[in-house]
Amino acid sequence: MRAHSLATTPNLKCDDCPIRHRAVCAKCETDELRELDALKYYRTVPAGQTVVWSGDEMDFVASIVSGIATLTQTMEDGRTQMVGLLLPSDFVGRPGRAQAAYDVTATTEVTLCCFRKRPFEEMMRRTPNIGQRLLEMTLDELDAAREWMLLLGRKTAREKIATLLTIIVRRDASLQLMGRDGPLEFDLPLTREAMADYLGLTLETVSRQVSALRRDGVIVLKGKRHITIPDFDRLLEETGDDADGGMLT
Amino acid sequence: MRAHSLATTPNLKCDDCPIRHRAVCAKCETDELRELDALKYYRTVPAGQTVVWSGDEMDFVASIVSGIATLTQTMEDGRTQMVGLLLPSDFVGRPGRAQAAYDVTATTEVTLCCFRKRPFEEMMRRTPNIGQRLLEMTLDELDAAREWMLLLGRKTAREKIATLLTIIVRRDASLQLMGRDGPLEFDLPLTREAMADYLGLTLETVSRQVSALRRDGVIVLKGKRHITIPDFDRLLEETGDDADGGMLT
DNA sequence: AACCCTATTTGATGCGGATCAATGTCCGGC
DNA sequence: GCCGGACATTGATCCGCATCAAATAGGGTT
Repeated sequence: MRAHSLATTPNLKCDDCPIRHRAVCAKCETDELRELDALKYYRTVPAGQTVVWSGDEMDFVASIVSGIATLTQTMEDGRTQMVGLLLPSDFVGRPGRAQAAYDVTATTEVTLCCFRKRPFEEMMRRTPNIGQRLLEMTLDELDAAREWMLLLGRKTAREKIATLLTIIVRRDASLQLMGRDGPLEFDLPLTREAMADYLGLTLETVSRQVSALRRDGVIVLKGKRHITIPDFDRLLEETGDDADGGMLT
Repeated sequence: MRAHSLATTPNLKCDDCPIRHRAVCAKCETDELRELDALKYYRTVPAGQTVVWSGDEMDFVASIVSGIATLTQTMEDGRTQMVGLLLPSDFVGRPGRAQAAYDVTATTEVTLCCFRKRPFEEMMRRTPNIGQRLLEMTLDELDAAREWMLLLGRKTAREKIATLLTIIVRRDASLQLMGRDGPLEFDLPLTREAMADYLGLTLETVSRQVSALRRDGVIVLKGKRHITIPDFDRLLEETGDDADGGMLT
């Protein structure tokens, strides 16, 4: 199970917390929540647009409510590497830092639940719970980053693609409901280019390997984006990971 | 400046805190420190030995006092990727998790300042400061992991080596004192194989690229491990990073 | 100083993924 | 239904790094 988010958790059952970001309190500490409520504001960013540029002043922290965003780093000569994939409930920004360290880009239309940084930091100081939650989330992200490093450093192109698919499946909330045995069906939230940036490959190689997995019956494609995975275990075999999945969260 | 460590910070000037791990309190909250004192114990691990295996029960968290340790992940077929490089003052282990997620190996002889997990977690709950510090450190690690991802995904072998050297220079406390203009001199704390594991390369490629940098006068080698960098800016040019260094901490 | 063990260097060759270059396909607008 | 443009596929070739295979150099021991 993924840890609860700081400010929004989709699918969280909590009848007393009609506002999504109330998910912050699994235990419903209502005073703190009222305070968070007062601070928050929403912001919607159209698909393809950059939310913040690396190096920009960033006077807020935020939680993804809906849509998908990415963190990317760019080298002088234009080479880019995605370093974070943000799905609903993920946290953006760093308390205690003024400037954004990465480009944040909306892959689909994204809605953010924002908190101005100063008041948020103040509140963090007064409410240890928030810091605790944030620590948990950050540790989860660090683990994900380290899995990602193994992928970037040591996996073949085919293994990279297979691994990315399992990551998407595992993190897509709408798929958590389906059992693992039947076929899984979903739309890829990323273009081939974004997949390439994620995986440290070129988009041509991504395309070729996706085609290869299709030829081999590991996945079924309908159109460019819609994917069916007839047998999840078969896909897992392609990742190079241990059979038990290695995913810790 | 690197954030202060949780439990040990070399070179920290604090006359009231003779015990290194007292560095936890930049502000010297002595009550908390007395409690930490009571919990801590030291453990020394000889060079080359594994501290914890991935998947093992891990009933402590710790702070590196001296020496160098690594976190590595291994795939079924034996491919390995280093995912963390732990220098003095770095934190090991994850509060709230029973099993180690990675192999922790002592590269040199390592001394750890350990805290049994249960009491430490309890204390964390009572002392928000500790959680705050831990959050800061974790965020720093996450940033480092993301730089590392760019390296693994997009840099050439030569750029990887140059980048590793700058990272070692920047993190080696004993080098922080020297100015950036004169030649820097130090011993590599890693074997060629460990460097390869860090960089997602083979040891042969590491060796070749080190030789190439030597041929080109970017570095000077005395023996196998001792390195002199006559011109740090020249080395920086080889990393592919922005001129300003990109390092945020 | 001779010896041994391991880390490292260097060489020869092959392959996986990058690069360059068309071609094909989907989708929205008119 | 036709068209335009972005996204995606496929093909041909090249190059950087991996792989396999010796040779060499340090560093510690006797």
